[in-house]
Amino acid sequence: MIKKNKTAYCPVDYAFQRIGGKYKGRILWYLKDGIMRYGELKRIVEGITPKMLTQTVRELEEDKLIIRKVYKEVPPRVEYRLSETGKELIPFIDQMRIWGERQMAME
Amino acid sequence: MIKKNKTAYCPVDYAFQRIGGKYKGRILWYLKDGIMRYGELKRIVEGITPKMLTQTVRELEEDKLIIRKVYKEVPPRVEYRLSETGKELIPFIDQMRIWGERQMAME
DNA sequence: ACAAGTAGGTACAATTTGGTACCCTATAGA
DNA sequence: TCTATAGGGTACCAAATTGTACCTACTTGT
Repeated sequence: MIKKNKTAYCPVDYAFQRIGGKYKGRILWYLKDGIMRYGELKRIVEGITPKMLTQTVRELEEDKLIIRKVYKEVPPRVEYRLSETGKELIPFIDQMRIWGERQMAME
Repeated sequence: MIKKNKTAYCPVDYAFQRIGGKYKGRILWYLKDGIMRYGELKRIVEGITPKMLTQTVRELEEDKLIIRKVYKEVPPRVEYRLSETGKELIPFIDQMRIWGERQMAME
């Protein structure tokens, strides 16, 4: 991910810092329909390694875009869902998806 | 910039690959109102070095998000503007900006 | 004569990001 | 007993990205 500049003066910069990174957009997108467990995300986000998934969801949690809920069970269960702030991003990501689809079709 | 994966199966991924990177969002945003010259961009995109500006605009040009026009004059003159494809991204970036502003205000 | 404004280019170094391999706990099932 | 599954952690390494410093050519202004 792009290094967080705590004094980002530009809101465009600020926003891109929070959803930049190789997997963040996809993770947010896949969470749009509700709650997902760690293993589900790992299966659906193609190519992601456990390390990167953990790292990425932790960053999203720190930025308060998702909520991470740990159940103290064995075997462990951890659920992820969008926060209210995170949900606000979904329409934009949807626009990006539509744009991306059109571009991909044009190639 | 995130490495381009030519076989990006996911349109969300595809889109983020094209506007990821430390300065791309801001450059596109600053070009929304029309044509800008290299030097103008350098002044307005705070913190960017000449090398990164050149590199970034070339990548945006390759991805057909901006159009680069060189005038064979001395001193040199190079103008940048959004392509039609690039213009389509502006509403999205604008929403990101609004979201970013709100978040920044909440901190 | 010399600096500044143009729009860069290049080599190298530093930083950031991502990947590999291996480790953990505890339980259910064969 | 051995394996699989859950959701990770950690050390080390490789790759990608960004930054630093210095260079180019040509013209106008002082």
